[in-house]
Amino acid sequence: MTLATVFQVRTGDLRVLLWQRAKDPFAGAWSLPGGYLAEAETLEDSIRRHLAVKVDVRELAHLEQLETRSEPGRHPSEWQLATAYLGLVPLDVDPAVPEDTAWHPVDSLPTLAFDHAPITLAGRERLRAKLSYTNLGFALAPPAFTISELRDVYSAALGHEVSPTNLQRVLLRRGVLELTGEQRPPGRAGGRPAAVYRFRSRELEITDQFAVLRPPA
Amino acid sequence: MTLATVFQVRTGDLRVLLWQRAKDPFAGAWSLPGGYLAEAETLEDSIRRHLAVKVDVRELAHLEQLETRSEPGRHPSEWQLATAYLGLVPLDVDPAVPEDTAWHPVDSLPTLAFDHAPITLAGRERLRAKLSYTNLGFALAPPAFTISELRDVYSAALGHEVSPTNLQRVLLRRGVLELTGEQRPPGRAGGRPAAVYRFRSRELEITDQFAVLRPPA
DNA sequence: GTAGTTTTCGCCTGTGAGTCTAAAACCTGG
DNA sequence: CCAGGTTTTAGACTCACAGGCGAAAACTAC
Repeated sequence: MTLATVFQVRTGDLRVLLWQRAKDPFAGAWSLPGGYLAEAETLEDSIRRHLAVKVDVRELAHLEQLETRSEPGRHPSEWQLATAYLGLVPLDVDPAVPEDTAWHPVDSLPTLAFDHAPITLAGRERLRAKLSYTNLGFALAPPAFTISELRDVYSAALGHEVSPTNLQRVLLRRGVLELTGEQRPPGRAGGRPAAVYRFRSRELEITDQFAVLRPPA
Repeated sequence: MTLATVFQVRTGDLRVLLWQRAKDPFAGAWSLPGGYLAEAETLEDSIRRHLAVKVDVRELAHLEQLETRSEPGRHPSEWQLATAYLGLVPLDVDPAVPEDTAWHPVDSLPTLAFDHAPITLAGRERLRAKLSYTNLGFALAPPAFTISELRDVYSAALGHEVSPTNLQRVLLRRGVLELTGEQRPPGRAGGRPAAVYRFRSRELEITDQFAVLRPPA
């Protein structure tokens, strides 16, 4: 079967899409969205199909495979394989979700069914790591944003403060951001108007920077 | 089913363990070792079991999951899932392999069956990346070695020259290496005797160094 | 106009990678 | 035993980038 940890930054913290099980096993418990694989179906097609029931799949800005779990004890009665995916939804969209589905803050998870808790944490770890050495922020950020807004997205996703002033210049220096030319008018309290940026690319790109043992120049 | 890309540095280059198929499909073609999953078996148990036919599994210094492939076209007649693993064998051992099995230089691969060529390259990429930001070298290097010997291992695995002098000091500074106290006598041509090092840990450790957006101090 | 707020820019520092050169330690041949 | 060759080790230097501090810019409210 396929599962997905779908993350979004909402109201200032990183949340994961969970779904409350109706039937046993683990009736009433929260779990990751997903379901069984159909015949001759790609894993990615499968998770997209199951996710479509919960969220508008067009809102997924990124989807990648995480890992496949196979421990016999992960399901109380049957033995089943589960391939987990990592999905990301940008800040600016609010996809409609069914009654039994909700965005849970990943820092205060309820008890999850099966082995979904470690899978969720693995998804979070993958996200945090890739935020550091790729341009993956594009999948969490809105299409255009000020540096302050982007800073909020990053600190929510990374789980720690991100220096307001210069830290995002990392992204500028790496060339992952570019100016749109627009400006955001200041709020009621005043302040200098903020420049509006966007990600130069919405495809995943890896900073060569993290390859520490480089070929000679 | 499960597959594995098992790498070893032999005679100066990075090689992958391949196996020549006896039966159709792809009879005679080279392919990755692996096989079908047994009932209630862990994926890792499965690949270990299938590898045991080809190499002495105790020689595997590292084994981790790579990815699961599911494209319907990857097998000409059936539709099957394949979970690929990355395995590493240290330089100092020479496990006995059957007649139909050989170590192929990964830079000049023959035509491989199924989608085994991209899987092999994915394994190599994972290996190269992790050599940069983890201590994964322990799984390719012998238990004790001089810096020169380690340099040869790294340049073979990374596919480019590694600066003889100082580059390995990266590993010292990071604390992944430690002195054994022994010395290696010089060869016939003379030269200063080399200090013998070992990896401080033979468990996978990640350099925090690569997390670029760090929490404030 | 003055005070307060927010963003942006420039400068400084520290760290670690990469390179170069010299010194150390050893062998061989005369 | 000394001179020249060889390999390893250590130190010095440069460079790039992350991180932090503070000042300047640009605006609102009173």
